[in-house]
Amino acid sequence: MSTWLIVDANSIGKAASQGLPFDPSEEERSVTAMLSFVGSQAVKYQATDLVFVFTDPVEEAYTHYNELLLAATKKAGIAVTLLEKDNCLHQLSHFIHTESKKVILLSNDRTWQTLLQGEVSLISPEISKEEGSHVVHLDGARIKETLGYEAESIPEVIALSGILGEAMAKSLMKTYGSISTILLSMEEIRGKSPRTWQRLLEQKGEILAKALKVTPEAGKVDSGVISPLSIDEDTKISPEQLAALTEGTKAEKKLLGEDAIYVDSLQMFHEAAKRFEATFEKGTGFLGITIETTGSALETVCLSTGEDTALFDLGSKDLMKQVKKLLTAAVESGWTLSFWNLKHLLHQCGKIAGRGYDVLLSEQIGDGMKQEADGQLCLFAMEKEDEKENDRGAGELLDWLCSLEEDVFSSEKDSFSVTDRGYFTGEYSKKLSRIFCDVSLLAYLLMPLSTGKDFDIEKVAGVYRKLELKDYKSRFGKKSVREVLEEKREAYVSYAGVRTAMLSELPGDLMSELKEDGQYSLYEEMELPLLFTLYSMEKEGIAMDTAALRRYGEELSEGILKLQEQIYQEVGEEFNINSPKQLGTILFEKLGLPAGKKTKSGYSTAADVLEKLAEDYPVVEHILQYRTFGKLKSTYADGLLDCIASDQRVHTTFQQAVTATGRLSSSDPNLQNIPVRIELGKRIRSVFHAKEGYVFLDADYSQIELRVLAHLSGDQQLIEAYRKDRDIHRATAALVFHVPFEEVTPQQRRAAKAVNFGIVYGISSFGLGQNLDISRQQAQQYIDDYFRAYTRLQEYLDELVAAAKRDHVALTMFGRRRPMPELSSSIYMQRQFGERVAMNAPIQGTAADIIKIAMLHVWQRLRGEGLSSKLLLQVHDELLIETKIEEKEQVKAILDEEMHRAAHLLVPLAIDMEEGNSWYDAH
DNA sequence: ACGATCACGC
DNA sequence: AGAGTACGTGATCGTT
Repeated sequence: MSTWLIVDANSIGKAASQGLPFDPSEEERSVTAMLSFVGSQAVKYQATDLVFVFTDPVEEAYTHYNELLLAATKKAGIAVTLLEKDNCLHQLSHFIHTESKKVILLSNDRTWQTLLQGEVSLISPEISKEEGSHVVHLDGARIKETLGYEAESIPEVIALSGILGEAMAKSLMKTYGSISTILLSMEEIRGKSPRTWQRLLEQKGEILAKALKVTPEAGKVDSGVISPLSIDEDTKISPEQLAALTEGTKAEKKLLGEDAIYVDSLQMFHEAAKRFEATFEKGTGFLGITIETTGSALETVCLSTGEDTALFDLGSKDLMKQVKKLLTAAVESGWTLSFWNLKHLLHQCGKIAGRGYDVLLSEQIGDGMKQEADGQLCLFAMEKEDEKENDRGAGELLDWLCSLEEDVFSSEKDSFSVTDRGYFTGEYSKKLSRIFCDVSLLAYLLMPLSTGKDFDIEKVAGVYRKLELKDYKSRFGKKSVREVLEEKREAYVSYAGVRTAMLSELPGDLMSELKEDGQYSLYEEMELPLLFTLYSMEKEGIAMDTAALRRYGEELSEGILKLQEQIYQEVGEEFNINSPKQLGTILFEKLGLPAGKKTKSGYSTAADVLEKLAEDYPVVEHILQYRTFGKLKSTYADGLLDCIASDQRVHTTFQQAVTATGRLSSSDPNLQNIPVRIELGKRIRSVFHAKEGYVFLDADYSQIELRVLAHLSGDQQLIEAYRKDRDIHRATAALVFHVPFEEVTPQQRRAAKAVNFGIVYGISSFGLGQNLDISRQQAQQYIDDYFRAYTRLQEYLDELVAAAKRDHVALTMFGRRRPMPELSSSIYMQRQFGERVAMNAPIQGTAADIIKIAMLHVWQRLRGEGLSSKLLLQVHDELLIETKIEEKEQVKAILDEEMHRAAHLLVPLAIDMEEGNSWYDAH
């Protein structure tokens, strides 16, 4: 029996909006990716015939996508069928019944599940948090086993899902088997879940009607006419067509290490080296490098030019020396070294070579108090005196990498300049990018929305090379690298080979994409050099007064204990105040306080709810205080103590490829959210202090986002206000409330400030209402008044939305792109959200770009002018520098100059600078 | 291990 | 019709 693969072109088009690899904003590439995916499924299930089904009318948002798909399928010679949307299921069902073929359906449309039966199965590409994008296969012959209910129940599950949500619908159906049984068991359900019971009761009729509507028979009933699906008998896919569709899978095979070799002896190395050297001589290209480390040592280095791949076991220092020689030869022949995350690698090498702060950290907590410090790392830290044994060349590699960067820098120390566009150029960045390539940064600029698991080599290769590569977890599960190296060396060679080959192959693709996007200089002149700046900031760290932090923590503990006892007394029983659930029960049931908002799982005990109750109920005030104390103690006092390395400094990690707008983020610890508003919290900042002979200089941009907005929009009112250096919130209030500048009340200023804030962060009228504790309507009124005052602003923001809708992307002043899939969503909320993002991303992103430029320039000049002052932190609009006292005036001038000239706007970039011995004093 | 809730910064 | 409302990091609780 021949096997047919029937593709639901419409729902696959729609899948684009759900974050599947078929991105509607990248339509042409998506179509290719989709076809390749279909091809791979056709091969997998040995489908002999392939039909694309388009239902008519085509949904508006995907018209273009579907047109491209239609054109592409026709070009590939694949059968295409147009069905009427209403009786599409019926037609397909009829076809399946009469032709008695083995059928595989490829669709994301749940209603297609109703076609499932013995010889019919369904494939859906899906996306989930746990598994990323993956493929779900429902075998028609094994419905009951897979889903827990019969195929006949599927329409009912779909109908129920619309009312109760998918999870509940499925669980009910598993228990009861059908809607009628469910309706007969209402009392039982009432006991288990009153909410479900109520919904069922209210919407009984609708559920039944819906269930009927999604059955394949529905088409027949509605149209009255049976138009059987007519498919050309001659739809066989030729091997050529299939090959064309599955190019991706073949390419993977080539990469899968057939040519990769594993080198475990010096002699073999020499053979491999000869082959590499021969490749180098062919000219320029990229050399992918992955380095595997296990706790205490550098284990393997995998190199790949795309043509040639080899894995080196770094069992000896000699081999490392040879690898270094090979890499040097590559660089000298004009090859670029490409890594996935270079900054991370630098830190890793430093750690293993005993020169990184990670080692200092593990030394201090050597007893394994922190889970990260596994036995190996601690062992190493304790034995670090004996470098010969443990350091299998990591130090050498680190030195070499750093020296490459240092060479580039020092040979050009006077050449950096500020161009008209306002950011860093000069030979430094060009030479840097000639030697180093960081693929994660390239990928981030192209896909700033990708996060976590979507954002690794395998996934990027999936998008840009249409390869379905297995990542570490799916190959080796939870096994550690060390275990894998011991037990499955061969498999590891192929894994490392594929990854490394992708590192050498991807840069070309990604760079040309970036060039088309106009983002290449952003990469070359901003993100890539910044990597080194961030590396040095992280490595430098910031000094902590450990004793003072401990005292602070103890002080908080006392406060917490007092408050706790007081609360227990006031409430009359002991409970866990940290548990929102228990707290809710105590406050709103036991004490009978008026409940405000609700959350999914009960009463909300959020601060804004409690604050309203605090006036009338002293205990609530104490709970709020308890929360404040608890937060400060656990996150800041205790949290920071855990992060202090034995050099008495904390070394944060700046994430450069996380946010959608281009901002940085900070973690382990997060130093971008150290308290500042409340005095008690702000005191933590006195623990961050400058080392002996140094002081802190802290400079922050004043309202950089609003200034950017003034510039980009060209709004005269806003520009004037900034040129005259007026209090912007007061000026806004004066305009919005039609009162003289001098007569603005504090409340009016507060409201104006909140609206300004809202514009900058892209919040909704709902959010503004929350902030100001006013109604959504009142908030909307403020926004309307605001735009009446700043008319040009409104126009500009409208233009931004229109442009984003047109281009499916929002741009910053420097060309950073933020894709805008939300604007094509069929969900109203999502589109609303998209509109706010379209207005916000260019503003916040431009501000982020500007401070990155400033950081680069400041850092370059500190190094270039031979100063020992160091850039330590960036907090979105603030830079913190540890300055040698003798250098203070010079550094002040540098900060002032470089922050001002980072961008040329129609309004001045104002900076507030302070100095002090601690962050508390300097801010 | 993971989601939900809460809280901190910008 | 009805949803659920800047982002990012981290702590804690309570369930799996």
